[in-house]
Amino acid sequence: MQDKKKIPKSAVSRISLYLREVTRIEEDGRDRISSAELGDYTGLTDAQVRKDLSHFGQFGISGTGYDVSKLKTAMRQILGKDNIWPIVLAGVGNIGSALLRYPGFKSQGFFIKEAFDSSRKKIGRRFGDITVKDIKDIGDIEKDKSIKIAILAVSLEGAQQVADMLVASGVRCILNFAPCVLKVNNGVVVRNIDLSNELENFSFTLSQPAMLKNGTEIS
Amino acid sequence: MQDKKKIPKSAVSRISLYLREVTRIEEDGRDRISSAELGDYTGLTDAQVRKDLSHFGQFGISGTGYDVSKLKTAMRQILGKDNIWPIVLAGVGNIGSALLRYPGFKSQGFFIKEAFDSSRKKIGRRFGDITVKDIKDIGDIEKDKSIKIAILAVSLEGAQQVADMLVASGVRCILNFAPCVLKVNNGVVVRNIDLSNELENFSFTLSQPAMLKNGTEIS
DNA sequence: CACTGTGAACCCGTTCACAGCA
DNA sequence: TGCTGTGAACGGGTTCACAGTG
Repeated sequence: MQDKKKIPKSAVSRISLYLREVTRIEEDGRDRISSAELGDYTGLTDAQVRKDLSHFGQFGISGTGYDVSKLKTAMRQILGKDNIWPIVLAGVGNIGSALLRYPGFKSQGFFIKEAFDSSRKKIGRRFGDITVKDIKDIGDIEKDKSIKIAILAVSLEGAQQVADMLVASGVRCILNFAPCVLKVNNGVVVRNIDLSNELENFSFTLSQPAMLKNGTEIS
Repeated sequence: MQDKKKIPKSAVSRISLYLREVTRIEEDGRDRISSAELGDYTGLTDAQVRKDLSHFGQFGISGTGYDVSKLKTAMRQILGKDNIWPIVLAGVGNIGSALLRYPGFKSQGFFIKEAFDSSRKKIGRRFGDITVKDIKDIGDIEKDKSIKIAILAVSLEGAQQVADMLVASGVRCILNFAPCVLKVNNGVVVRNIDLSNELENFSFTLSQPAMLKNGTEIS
């Protein structure tokens, strides 16, 4: 199953969830887990779990379930978590600086390697072992071929322009916190984190009782 | 079309995008816009725009397009943006405090009315006009019936327990930054913002060339 | 016997295409 | 004529159900 058929992007997102649980399960010393149990932990059905995994290969043992450590290894490999992924951060405001201080991703194989801002006040400031540089020099990252991922946390006004610079410098994936739709070349992947948008989904739900069908949702 | 048929949740999310653009368009002094142009701004097709709007009513004029101010009014009403939505924040760490300082939502009709943390260091600290309270007292928000939305920015360990307290206190919608799947009663809506998950989607894309089909995606 | 892997059925959001209206 | 509103067709992700296997 490894090839040919395209994989739903939502399946990839769920693999992250499974990996998280499987990692925890392994730390608990367990060595086997069924699709049903993994489904319980992630709020999904057993069939969904099996179907998702089946896109990538056959990891289970009939009548027994999955070998925890084998499954973990496989999923880490699928998600590229055996590499370390350097990230460039553009924008060191409220959110940007929270991310710089956030210990969460380092443990997950991601780390912010460069940070840029346009404000005189921010440039030169240090966070741990990285120093904020002038956003005008963001093109310098082109020299560092390992940087393929950017976090864009600049203001709305600068977002598109900075995105263009990032893409021109070799960035392939952008996590965008600015409240706008970025226009990027084909082949560049953008994921948006739009807090107002999220909250507006809530205010809709609260304002329009029972217009929407399902309650909980993933990511 | 106002009733009976269920509305795709993704359509609601897109209404946010449309509203943003329409608001901008109005500020530019324009008074009409077509579905095609709105589609350009949001990276969607004209048909998608029309279909989304059609779920909520008929706002357009055949042969002419949409009246900008009427459309804006309608979409604001749909999303409940004529109300002001108080929010409770649980967890004033890196992300929580960034959100407390973030001016973005106030302008969007959302504001953090209460903030809680478990750390001695944080309790009592002031951010603007709100004071961080002890998370043990989070049940106090039950008295404030207007609080229906929570932002959960506590550590993984505390997340489920705090979520339970929030729900018990009347919260109906939770924006969850903790990297876990919350178990909540039916009727409570959770949206997850999981940064590691987002980045893992990138590392997958970069590791597994061409296994996924589409490039850019919304929210 | 329990649980996986998977074709087939189902469901639902998106896209199409065109009738209808200003 | 130009653009909306929408039923119908389409596509693809999810669910079902069961054959297959350790």
